Amino acid sequence: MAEAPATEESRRTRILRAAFEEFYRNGFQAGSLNHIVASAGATKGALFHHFENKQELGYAVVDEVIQPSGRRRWLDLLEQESDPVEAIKACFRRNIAEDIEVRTTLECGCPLNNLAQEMSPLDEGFRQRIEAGYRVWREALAAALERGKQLGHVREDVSSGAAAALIVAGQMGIWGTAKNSQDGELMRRAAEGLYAYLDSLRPSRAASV
Amino acid sequence: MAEAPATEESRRTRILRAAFEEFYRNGFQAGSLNHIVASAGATKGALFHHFENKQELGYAVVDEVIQPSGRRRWLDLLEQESDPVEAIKACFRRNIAEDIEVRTTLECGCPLNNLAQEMSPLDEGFRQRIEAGYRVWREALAAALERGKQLGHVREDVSSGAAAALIVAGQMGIWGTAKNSQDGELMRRAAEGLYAYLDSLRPSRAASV
DNA sequence: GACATGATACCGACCGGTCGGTATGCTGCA
DNA sequence: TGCAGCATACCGACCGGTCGGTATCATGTC
Repeated sequence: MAEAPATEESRRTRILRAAFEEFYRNGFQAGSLNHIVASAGATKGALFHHFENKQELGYAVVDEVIQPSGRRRWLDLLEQESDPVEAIKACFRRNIAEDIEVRTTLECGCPLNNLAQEMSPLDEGFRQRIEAGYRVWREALAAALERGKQLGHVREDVSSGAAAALIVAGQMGIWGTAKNSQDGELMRRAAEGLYAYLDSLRPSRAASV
Repeated sequence: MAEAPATEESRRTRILRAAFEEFYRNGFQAGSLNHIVASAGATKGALFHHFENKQELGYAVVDEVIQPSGRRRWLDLLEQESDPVEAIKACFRRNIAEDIEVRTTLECGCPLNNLAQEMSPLDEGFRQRIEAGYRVWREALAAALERGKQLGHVREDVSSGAAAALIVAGQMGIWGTAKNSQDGELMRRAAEGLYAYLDSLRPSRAASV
């Protein structure tokens, strides 16, 4: 009977969540392992027992915390809806409303993008993990747009690759804008621009079903 | 005889440029003042003589190095061209071609955005300085789009505020994508998406001059 | 059932090193 | 003579990471 008293989480999980919070707020390099173990109610020994070093802890945060959450926020809905334009707009609307309400994300931005911008030039392991996440997303978007073409929701002459790349870049930029401006209204305005773009992917009314 | 031997630059300027390089590559927090003085061929004494502390040095890098360069790259051309859609596309094309050729920017991203993402939640001075830069850019874009409406280059029902916000967010995201993927082709693809959006702002052909 | 064996989980003091920042002194020009 | 423009030496705090040691538990053997 050595497990945590009030919670059912394992020490490892508690450290992982604390590490996510620390890195999310302060960046990976500036994030302190001492702060992490303190806020997880653990010790250096426990941390280095479960993770080889700071780098591996960072990788685990990406793989086990950030990526799963990103999939839930951005991919699940995409596969349920038949009209991709509508699905993508709904995704953005829901996530923007959520992140404006829960101020944390508006202040601290997108966890995956934060790590991407900080670590990509410095650590190839981070870069590849993060890039894989974005690539999966782009491919899912492109596939959804292709399906949308067949169902008559999207114009045939749209380059689904370019559109997917812009949508992902748009998310990065919209959340980046919000983080820098700390202005939910500006965030919504940028999103409106994106919705206008998404609508422009639709067939002109005369030709629709 | 204490001045620099080969160059005409003042010590202050050399430190400033070295600081820009260091912060650009490693981020502000992880950037080391020791590295800066070493690569500037100066000393701690010189650094702290010209700048109060690390924070003020960072502010000076934003104000005196990054912002002027950004203005040259993104604003000057905007005011010379009458068709804003064409001017914006030309700007992106030129800067993308340049940054793919000079690999540094492709690897390290946009200096202003890097600092924005790292420091906005941590230091209000950084946040405000950077936000001011982006706001000026958004306002210039919106103004150019409004002028474009009067000249018949842009549809009347376009929200120039939303479009300007999306274009700036797009730049953040496109450069962010490039930095993470280190893939110039993907960068161009995302930009093509943006060009398609910009074209969609034009009046339909039938109504044009 | 009792006990030796060994793995796992964890502790916290401590390590070398780097950090941003400071105190002081020299040096050449006005 | 005074002061700007540096250089040098040094400080305490904090960093990621290591180390010796302990507590707990599963397992095989008798």
